Amino acid sequence: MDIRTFAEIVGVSIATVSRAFSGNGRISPETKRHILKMAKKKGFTPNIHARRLSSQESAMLGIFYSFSSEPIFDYYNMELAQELAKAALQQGYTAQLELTNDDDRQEERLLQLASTKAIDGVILVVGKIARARKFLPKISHCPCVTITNFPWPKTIPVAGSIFIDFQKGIEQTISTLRDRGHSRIGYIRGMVDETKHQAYLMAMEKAGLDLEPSWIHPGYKSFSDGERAVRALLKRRVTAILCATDILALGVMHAAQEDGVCLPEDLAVVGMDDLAVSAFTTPGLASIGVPRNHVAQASVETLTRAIRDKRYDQIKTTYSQTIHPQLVERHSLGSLPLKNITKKSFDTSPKNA
Amino acid sequence: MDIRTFAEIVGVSIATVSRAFSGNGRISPETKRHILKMAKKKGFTPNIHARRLSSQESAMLGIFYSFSSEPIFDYYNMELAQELAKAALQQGYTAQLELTNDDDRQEERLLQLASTKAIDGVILVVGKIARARKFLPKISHCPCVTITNFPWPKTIPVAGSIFIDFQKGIEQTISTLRDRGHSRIGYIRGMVDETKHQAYLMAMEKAGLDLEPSWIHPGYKSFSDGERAVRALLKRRVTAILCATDILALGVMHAAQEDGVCLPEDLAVVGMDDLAVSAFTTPGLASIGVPRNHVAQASVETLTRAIRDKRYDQIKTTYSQTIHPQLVERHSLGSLPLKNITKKSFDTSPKNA
DNA sequence: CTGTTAGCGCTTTCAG
DNA sequence: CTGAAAGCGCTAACAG
Repeated sequence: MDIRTFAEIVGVSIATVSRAFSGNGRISPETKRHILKMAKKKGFTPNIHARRLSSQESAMLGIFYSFSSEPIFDYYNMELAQELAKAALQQGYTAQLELTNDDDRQEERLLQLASTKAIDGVILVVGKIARARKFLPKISHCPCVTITNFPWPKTIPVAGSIFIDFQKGIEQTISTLRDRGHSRIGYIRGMVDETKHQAYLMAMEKAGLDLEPSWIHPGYKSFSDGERAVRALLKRRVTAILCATDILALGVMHAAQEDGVCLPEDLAVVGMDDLAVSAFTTPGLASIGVPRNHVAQASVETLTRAIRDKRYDQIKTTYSQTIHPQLVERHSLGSLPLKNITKKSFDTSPKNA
Repeated sequence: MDIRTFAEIVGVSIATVSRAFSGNGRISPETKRHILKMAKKKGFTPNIHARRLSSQESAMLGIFYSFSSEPIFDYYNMELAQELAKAALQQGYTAQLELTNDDDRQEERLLQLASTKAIDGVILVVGKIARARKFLPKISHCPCVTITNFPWPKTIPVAGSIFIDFQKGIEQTISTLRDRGHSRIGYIRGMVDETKHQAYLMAMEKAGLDLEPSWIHPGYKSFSDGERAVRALLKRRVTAILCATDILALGVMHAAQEDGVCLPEDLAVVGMDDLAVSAFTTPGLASIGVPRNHVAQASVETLTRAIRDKRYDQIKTTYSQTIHPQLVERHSLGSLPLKNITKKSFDTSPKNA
């Protein structure tokens, strides 16, 4: 059924029907109620394409990320996407999750959606910045908020950027580990973790801990490398390992326990992200936890504000926000301080200031 | 830029431009190439809404599921959704993931999308059938494929249905456990697992194993109930537990190990679904694994075929498909047969035929 | 093979 | 507060 025939049935003009549904323009509450009631009764639903074509708005937020080689690597993105979808819903928007395995295709798609107003705004979870730098200018008319693990460069204009800054969390983790008697704390790098890596180095220094280069394991992709990483680090007599992601940490725990290493007695493990599943591993995985709901809400709010601002033709500014994940303590971190090991370890670890 | 001005720039009619992009209608390869090239150069992209409004097609598949109370419970749906998105992509469609926390809203949304052709078809992951029965008739014009853990009732017409039938997998699991010396095999029910539950009962019987009602733990929702479930079952001297989902199994493993129960020596655990994370728990979680990529491909293929059929006005039939998940063996299942425990257990377990 | 034209179903001034 | 009418940008016959 189309608006015209429906309007005829109700006995009003199509304009009135339109107003009843869109909420724009003046309409008496009475007729509005009547129209809505009749619509339900007669089964009329405004055509979404016609509406979007005409209004140049879609009430959709595009959310873009790429598939990984294995689903397990997508856990973080999936959980985040879900939170984004929730947050969008709360703001009266629907999330258009655009998952791709092909970057070119994704770019093309983004361009199409953005330039035809199929989405009102876009949230980009960007790992490597190279591509973004290239195509963001092409959709400059479409508000965009980025979510990154590094500070967003001011040279690339966006409506907003959410920076997930692990530095404090990493410092907190390292000093916690130190306070519990650890001095040989290794780090397993992720795929794109320059910022985290730096934070680790700095945290070790701040904690007054020495550091051997061999305690840092280069970034790796698949779990099969997990065993190698742990073994390599254990050979270096590391007593704790910080991992750039929870997924890496899962791999580490798995491999370590297979080798008969007791967690957390022989080895403390800490991940990053705090996936939902991390609370239920054995032992529970301590993690520097990204508050995904906050990230999601911040992104969506920033984005919707940008959309409104734009609609009212206001000046374009960038709203930046930094979010500081904090250490979530769980069993993999080892027993609480000072009780069992601390005294002993203060003797054992010669490097403590 | 709109098609008219672009057509003018290129020096052809708008119809020709349309043909160049849509692939429909006759057009010389030469002009087509030229138009496409110019489009890229001038930055013209066909308006997606106008196109859909006019063609009454969207190349979108709606995928509907509801958020759970906690993200961990959504793992299965998220992984499946991702596979569905992949499969859709391969067929030239885009997935519109519609995640909701409110069933009414979801229904409304589905109605809107379906009735205005915002989606060409819909894939429904349906747990409880009650609601579906009510609103499916309302979108009878929109091809729909369902994914369920029970056989789809013929009384509710759909374009296709994928039935994930755990029966064989459950039988396989029970008999494997029996062959490894287990006779007291418990079961933890899920939220909606009538079919699985029946299969368990039947499998126990087929395996010639006795069964006490107390070995079956009623379905539960949150992990906090996990401890209770395991403890209750362990009190019944159960030596193996089958769980209706991997998530339940994770909870069981976590609680058991916290209580000092050794896995798999003291207790074998098997889940269902085979989440990506299950391969990386400690011990690795054996699971009756849903081949999500097959499920996804089957659903999407069935759906796209239905869409085509409908377009060509063919007769409507229901394509049903049954998928049989199989046991994926991992450490939580216990050591391989006959080597260590079998002999002993044949003596110990009096109930073996 | 290409151009013309009549819609697709709604929003939004602009009158009244 | 409501109605009339002019688009929104494209597709799909129908001519040529």
